[in-house]
Amino acid sequence: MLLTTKGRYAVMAIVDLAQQEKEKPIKMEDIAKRQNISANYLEQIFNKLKNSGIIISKKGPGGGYLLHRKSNQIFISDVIKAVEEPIKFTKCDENSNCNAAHVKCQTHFLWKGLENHIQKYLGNISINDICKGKIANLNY
Amino acid sequence: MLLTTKGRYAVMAIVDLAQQEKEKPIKMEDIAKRQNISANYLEQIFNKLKNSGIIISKKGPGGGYLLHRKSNQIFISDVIKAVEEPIKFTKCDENSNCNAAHVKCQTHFLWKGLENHIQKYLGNISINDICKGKIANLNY
DNA sequence: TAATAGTTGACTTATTCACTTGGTTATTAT
DNA sequence: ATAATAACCAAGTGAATAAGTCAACTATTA
Repeated sequence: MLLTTKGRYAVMAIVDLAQQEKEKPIKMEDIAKRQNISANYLEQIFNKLKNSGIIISKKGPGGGYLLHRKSNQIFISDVIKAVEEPIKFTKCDENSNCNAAHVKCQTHFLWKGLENHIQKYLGNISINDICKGKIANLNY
Repeated sequence: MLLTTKGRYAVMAIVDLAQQEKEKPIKMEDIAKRQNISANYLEQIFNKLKNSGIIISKKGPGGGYLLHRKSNQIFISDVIKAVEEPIKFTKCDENSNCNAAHVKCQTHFLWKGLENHIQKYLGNISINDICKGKIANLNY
């Protein structure tokens, strides 16, 4: 699957985080409240974001999360990649094949192309772009 | 969800259909066999494709399915749209809103933009393009 | 040392996917 | 007529995944 709530929540949370005061850590619970996301669920998401080096954490009172890079250096594709299972549009991957004839299906390259296309799109939009509302007027 | 087996099977089946003899109807069962898809499942898919006017059917012996338009007039987005549930990337649609503040989330336009982007991509590739292997070398 | 806030793993529930079952209806050939 | 063919239709099922919950632990600070 391409995009579940996990991916969407992750982007929402990172955008939220980027917009808070930069110096001091932000509590996950506050973000969850503002973005209307289950705090327990967001916990798991932040864990993955941390493992991917997108955010850093600080424990204890006054602790919370901080962006690890500047918001214009974090791209949507980074965030999605960190929390979603790898996109898999086809049965046939690099090694295996699709059908009884043991041949890659004719549509194989279509899906691969779509994958690349989406990747390219999301790799060009930064968290900062969202904060500044840059895409708001481009489409829709 | 954007793309399930339904969408992929639909495209595979239509490509298959496009490659068979144009004049006489093709049995769904044959397509299912060639493409290694459950015939019963493909039935449902063909039903939707028919309702969307992409294929036409003929009952009885010698019956089967035919493309309703020429293969270069059928685009991947048409096929996907016919069989998949509408893509829903956001909680907040045209009318409703996302969060407690009753405001569209900041990421709203990101997902809408992604939708448009995918739509545009798939709307530019025809079934005929697949048959001719046109995208094979473009990406990947 | 008590409160805070992140860390971790397991568990539950709801939904969706992918497929199956069991028929009915229309058309054609005999 | 009727038997065979192949599309048409509705409902149900099992497995997988998504989404969310719970409980216990660890590090940090006031």
